Amino acid sequence: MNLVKHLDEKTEAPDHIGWRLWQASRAWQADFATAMRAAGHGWFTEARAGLLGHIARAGMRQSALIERSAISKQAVQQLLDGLEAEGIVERLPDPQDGRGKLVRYTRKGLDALRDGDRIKMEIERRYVGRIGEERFTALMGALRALAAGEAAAMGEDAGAEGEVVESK
Amino acid sequence: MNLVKHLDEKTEAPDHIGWRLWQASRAWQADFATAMRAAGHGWFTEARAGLLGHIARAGMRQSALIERSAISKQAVQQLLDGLEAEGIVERLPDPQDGRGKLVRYTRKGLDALRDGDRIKMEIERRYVGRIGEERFTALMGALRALAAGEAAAMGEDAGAEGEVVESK
DNA sequence: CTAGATAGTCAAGTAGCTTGACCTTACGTG
DNA sequence: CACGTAAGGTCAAGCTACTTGACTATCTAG
Repeated sequence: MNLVKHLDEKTEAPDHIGWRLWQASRAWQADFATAMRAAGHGWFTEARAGLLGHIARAGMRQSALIERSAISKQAVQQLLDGLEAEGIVERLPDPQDGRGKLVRYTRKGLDALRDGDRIKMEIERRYVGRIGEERFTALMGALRALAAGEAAAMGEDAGAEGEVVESK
Repeated sequence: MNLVKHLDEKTEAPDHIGWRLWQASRAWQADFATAMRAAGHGWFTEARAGLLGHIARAGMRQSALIERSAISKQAVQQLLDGLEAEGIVERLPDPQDGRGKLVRYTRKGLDALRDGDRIKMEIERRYVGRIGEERFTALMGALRALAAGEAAAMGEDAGAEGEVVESK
């Protein structure tokens, strides 16, 4: 309510790279989640989004999903339980392996993905409008370079147990 | 273990701004938390960091902290309980207001802040080394512009209840 | 054909929030 | 100056998103 007004206190606002990244990431996620819910996907949460980002459009083994998502298999399972209950994905026995299960999007899930893609593009357009095409491109470039550098640092790091590429 | 190796699967890696921001933010936080724990601050967690970022070096009213931190007063209280138990902050009655309490860093807390500042600078130096001074500056500039644009968009947004500047 | 690795499930516990109910203290108004 | 209401804080209970540990079923290598 009066939060903005109060910022004229000498506020020691943090301004380091970590805070800026966090702030921008939070803002993006809030935008995205809000738009998804507005688009009728009330089941959408951040944690679920994180998992969905790893599920290949064509479906995949649950074990492969666990490997990619960098959280415990039990956590993946619980999230999948929820998504299955919401009718976003379905789990089928893997014909190739009696132990395995295949995770696949339902019709409803694919619809949500489509909406998600649209919303991402809308947000991106808004960002470009806000800071300009050039700056936006520079931003993406710097973030990609940073990530690539991170991966490289990991790689050099003799015997570090490989870092999973976390996704959204 | 074999996670990196598996990435040669056709992986549909996401590459939109939201994902890049999230990834970079996560990486930074992991770096920071790891370094803090390595520096002997085992009590350090992300949530606590988020709150500490809002506590002025000189201490402040608990109610002011609640206002700035953009989470419920009960959540703030629980986090403070933890930080107090760890000896990072202390709570004193406010002499000006019988209802209020003052939150203040202890010696240990101030030491942790100092270490935190050092670590932030180290990470930043690493980032600059990774992508170059120029790109790093552009990154910071773009992130700041984005945040400023966000605030402005909020401001225009007739009567939107002011957005708190979340911190870390 | 059996030892052990792999795929998945079930159960219980933790961190970090939330909302709701409550008590105490301050303050503006009639 | 009393009193209704707002503000500051606490206590309790519940939820989400994880975690670790223990277990079952299936596959595969020797």
